[in-house]
Amino acid sequence: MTAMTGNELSLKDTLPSGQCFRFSEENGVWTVRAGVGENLRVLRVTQDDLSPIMDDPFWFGFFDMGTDYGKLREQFSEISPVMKQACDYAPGIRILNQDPWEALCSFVVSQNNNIKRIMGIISRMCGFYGAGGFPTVESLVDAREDDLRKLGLGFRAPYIVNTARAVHDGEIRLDALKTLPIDQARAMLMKVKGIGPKVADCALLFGCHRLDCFPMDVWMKRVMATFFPGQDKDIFGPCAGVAQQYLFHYARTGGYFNYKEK
DNA sequence: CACCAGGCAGTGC
DNA sequence: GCACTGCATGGT
Repeated sequence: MTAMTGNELSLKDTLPSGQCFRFSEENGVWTVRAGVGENLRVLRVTQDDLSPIMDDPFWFGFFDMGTDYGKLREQFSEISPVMKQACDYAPGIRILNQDPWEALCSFVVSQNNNIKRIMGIISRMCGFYGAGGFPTVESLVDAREDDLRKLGLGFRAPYIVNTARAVHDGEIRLDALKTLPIDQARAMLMKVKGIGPKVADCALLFGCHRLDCFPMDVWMKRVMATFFPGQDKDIFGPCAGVAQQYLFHYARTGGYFNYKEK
């Protein structure tokens, strides 16, 4: 028997795969920030020694180490040769367990935007509103649109305020998003002006661990049209969101659709 | 200059 | 229901 469990974690394939926006890497040392306001946590870790993750329940859960991704990849690989290729391309990808508010707010920022720029905007928001931690709901409820535009949010500025108010006023109940039937959870989010189906699915997948959500952004539209014409997310089963992440990363960085970003 | 980015709301049909 | 357009901003 080999030591390979099939349940590995690749930092370089997971962190820059467009699900989280507060990390950096220098000389092989990854720094990850997670959590809202006072709940900020900072991780420093290298691929050679993952004990800071494995020994800390918070980061263990954050990287979803309790789920067997090897088994999921086996199932996905049965679907089609391309799906298997996407799994083999970056097997160490995992779906992160982020804070629901951080994920929701981050993906409101993400719309019609690119990952590098999203990271810059969120970093500036954390500095301006969060003193380093991710801005709390309260700090954004009364945010001035003006200030948000100066941070680079553009037309998304009012959307952020709308979202913060909806959470503050109880129209969006973050705890309920984890357990509501998925259609109801999506509907609860999409009542807000500025949250559509794609942002809702990302918030639910990356912030509420709703693995059945299958966000359809420009990359996934290319993937489906090219590799799975005439089909939909149902072919990937109840954990379609995980398949989506393998495909997204494969499409973006695998060289099929002239990748340009950094 | 044009076109794009982990989209969405508004409008017209 | 679907197709089309404007939108802030920065990069190619």
